[in-house]
Parts: sequence; structure tokens; C-alpha cells
Amino acid sequence: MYKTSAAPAKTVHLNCGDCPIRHRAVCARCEDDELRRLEEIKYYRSFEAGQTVVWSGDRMDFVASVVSGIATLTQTMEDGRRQMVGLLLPSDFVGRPGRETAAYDVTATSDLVMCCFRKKPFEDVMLTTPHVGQRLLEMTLDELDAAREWMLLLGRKTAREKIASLIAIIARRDASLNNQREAGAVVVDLPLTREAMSEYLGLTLETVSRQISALRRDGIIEIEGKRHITIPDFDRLVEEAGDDADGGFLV
Amino acid sequence: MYKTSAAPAKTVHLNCGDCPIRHRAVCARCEDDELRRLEEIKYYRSFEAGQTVVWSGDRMDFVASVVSGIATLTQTMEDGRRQMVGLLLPSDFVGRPGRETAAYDVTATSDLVMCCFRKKPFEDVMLTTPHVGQRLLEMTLDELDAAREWMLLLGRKTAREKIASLIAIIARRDASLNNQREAGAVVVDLPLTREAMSEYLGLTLETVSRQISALRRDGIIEIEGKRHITIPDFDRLVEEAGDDADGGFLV
DNA sequence: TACATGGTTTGATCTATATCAAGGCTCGCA
DNA sequence: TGCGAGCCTTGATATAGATCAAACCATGTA
Repeated sequence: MYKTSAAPAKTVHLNCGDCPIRHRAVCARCEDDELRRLEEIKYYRSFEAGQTVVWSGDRMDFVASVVSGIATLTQTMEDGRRQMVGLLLPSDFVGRPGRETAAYDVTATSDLVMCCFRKKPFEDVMLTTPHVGQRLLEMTLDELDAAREWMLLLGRKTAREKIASLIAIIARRDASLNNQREAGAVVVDLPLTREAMSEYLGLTLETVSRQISALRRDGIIEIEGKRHITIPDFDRLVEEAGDDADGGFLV
Repeated sequence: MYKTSAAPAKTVHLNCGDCPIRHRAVCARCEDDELRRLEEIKYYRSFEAGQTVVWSGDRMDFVASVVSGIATLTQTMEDGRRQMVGLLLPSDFVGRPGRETAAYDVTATSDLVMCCFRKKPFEDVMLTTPHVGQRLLEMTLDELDAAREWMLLLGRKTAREKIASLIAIIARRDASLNNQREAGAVVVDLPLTREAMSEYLGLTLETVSRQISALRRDGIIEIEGKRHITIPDFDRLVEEAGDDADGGFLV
């Protein structure tokens, strides 16, 4: 049972031509007739910021791709400690063919629109159109790489490095979507609260706040309001992140 | 270039009937003629404990499955901090179709035999036999789940919980292979040095040692020598691990 | 206009784990 | 039989980040 009610589906991106599904997800290389089969089984759901899409352990009878907004996957321990294990930006994919129940809480962090496919028919499409499975394998391998990057961050980076890493990660994803820049500087709007950042990074929210302040004091970032960040020198930020230089370059 | 020399291939498991490949990896559901195609392109390599299989960034022109022994994937930061991001036990798979170079250091932690497939022909097999791709997708999704479990461990668990978790993880994998038990107690031989454990857990080796001693003092585990561990009450260990109860049960 | 709320910042203090340092055990080898 | 190399344990101390606590700020609302 879903513990949230689905908001009525908006009709944005109803044409798969605009839909991120086409760009990254399941039908990147599909022929038109394959696309048509996906068209037939897809539908949209939207959620308000803060709503839960599925609870861990609940039945999840669809797979989906994020159209707009942000969602997170998190794990919770019995005593309430929480760790984010997935951050879903537009074009990212959730759900596992062949699994009945959700393994993680899926939460809309902002207003969210997802393009869903009922699982059973989706699996049928996968069986008959190898492209879809191939694309899904590629995407899953990418996610696995990202998860391993994330493990390095969680296991070995300092709080300051963690924050710098997160800002760099979001800036890179953001840039590839929107390409917001101003006179060489990179501009990002953090799509996460301090608390969500702390769940991403395995820190407390106080530490997140302090380290953001520290990066600002040191001139690595500039902040307007709470969320709007300017990065005057992206390479400097990457240095602070402790990253092995070219771990996914910007621009 | 490989910085290690390959040991001459042993002829164990030359028949795919015995090979873990058949059990878990690429040909679980393959027809005989598909199996034959894999047979033709497979070869074995062995490594001594401590040898590096591939260095991160080096060319890697094969994918492989572990036949016997243990290998690890690790990431290293410029200043030498290391984080393990993959632990490969028999039947696990390494390598990414469609990628030229290794993303991580792959190291033999014990004497190791791998069943390798040259990448190009393997990719050809994948294109023509959907079973192989499907199986690989399943395995990759399993690995992604494991990585996310690991992220919770790295981000939120205490040192004691981390150690308990690792012992439980190894015991479960081990049990499914060997089923070593003595009068209800579970028996494991740790396949890792304290240092390797610390790289798995995001701790120092001193903390690993101290926490193992603490678990012994508290009667959660019994130790003979350095590596041989008896777990009198597995449920108690799982409690110490802070795991959400049934996260993959033993037996 | 006051006042409650949610997200955020900052300060003071505490503590789990890292760091530095020494010594122990085991095995192979001279 | 002694010695060195790896691996492991234990102790003393330092510190990064957690925890506890207070206050700030913007927004919505009574």
C-alpha cells in the first residue's frame, strides 16, 4: 500500500520526444515500434515536496524515470539513523525489474514528476526488446560506479571534503542539464535542505552548516540566501573535494 | 599494461559444469550452444596473494568471474587514503562491458583463480544471446543493492556495528558456499587481514583490532588464532550489527 | 502586529575514533 | 637457535565531528 496519495498526473512531457526516458533511460536506441510499446504502458505521477513515493518494504509495482524534480532513496535504521543511498535527478531511473517490494524509502525532495511503467508489462518489453535491457544494464553500471564514488566519500573523506564533493557533484549534474554559468563562475541552486545533505554525506546537519560556512569564509564558494551558490573557481572546489583530479570534469 | 605477471593458468574447473560461471554468473540460463560460445572465449588466470590484477586507469581487456580465492576493488586518494569498494568472493563478477580501462585497483587478497573472457568477444556474445545480458543485469542490480547496504554501514554505523556487520556478511556468504557449522554455532575464517578489513569499513586497523577484541570480551564471537571465528549466537551478532533484522538471513 | 514554524547558524562541550608508540606472536629462514 | 618480517594487539593522547543548546531569519497566519 502506498502511504501517500498520488497527485493527479500533469500532462507535461506527454510526448516521449521530450521525455528524459528518451534521452537517457530505457529507449535511447529503440526503434519506433519499440518506443510505441513503451508509450502504451507509460503514465505520469506527480508528488509534492516532502511526499513519500514508496516506503521501504511496500509493494512497488512500477519502475520509473524522473521527469522533473528531485527524489531520494534512503535507508533507515531501527533507532532512526538515516543514510541516503540514492539521489535521483531528472532522467534518473528507479525500480528493479523482478523485485516485488521497494528496498528503500523513495521520497520527493522537491515537487516531482515521474514517468512510470507498470512493472509486469515493462518486463515483457524487456524480454522481447534487447535494447531496453542493454540500456538498463548501462544505467545500472553507471549507478554502481556512482555508488562506489560515494562509498569513498563516506568512508574516507573529511567533512569539508564531503561538502565540497557534494557541491561539485550537483554542479556537474546541473551544468549538464542547464549550463548555468556567469563569467566563468559556476552557479548552482542546491536542491537539498541541510538535513538532506547531512543524510547524503553521513554527517549531522550542524556539521554540514559549519562546513558550508567555512567554505564561504575561505572564498571557495559564495552564498546568496540559503541555497544559491556561486563557485568562482571550480577547480579550487574540486581540490577541496580531494578528488583524484579528473573524476568527471565540468564543461 | 599489467603491472603484475599472470601466473600460469591452472586447469581446475576447466569444465564449465563445475565453474561458478555456470552457477551465478553469465550462463545460468544459457542453452548448450550459447555455453559453447562462452567456452570458446574463456581462459583462466591465477594470482598469488598480494598480487595486483589490474591498476586503476590501466587498460583492462577482459571481464572475469572469480573461481576461487578473494579479490578486492579499492579506490585510493592522492594522499594514500584507501577505501575498498568491492569484495569479490567465488562466483562474483568483475569488469564492465563497454569500458576500456579499469576504474579501481583490483587486488588478489588470497591466492586467486579467475575465469576470464576477452572483452570484445564477450560483448559479441552479449549482443547475440540476451540471456547473458539479462543475467549480467541481475548481478549488477544485486551488486548495487550490496553497495547501498555498504553505504549505510560507512555513513551511519559505529565501529562496533561495522565489525559485527562485516563478520555477518562474510559468514552469510561463506555459509552459502561451505555451510560450515558446529552444533548450531557458525564458524568463519576471515579471508581478510585487519588492514583489509579497515579498508572495507572506513576505519583504521587499530580500531578494527580493538573492536574485534571487544566483541570477543563480550562473548559475541570466539577467536582461535587471528582469523578463525566462532559465532555462538548468530542472531546476537546480527543485533550488534544494527541491521534491520532480516536483511538477508542465514540458513 | 504579534506569533508560530521550519530551516538554518553558531557556540560550548563531549566522545568515538584517529594517531602515535610500543610490544607480542608466528613463521620462514640463516 | 636466533633473527627479521608481517601481522596483530594494546596503551596514551589528540582531535574531528557529534551532541546539546540557543538564537536567527523568512514566511505564513491569527
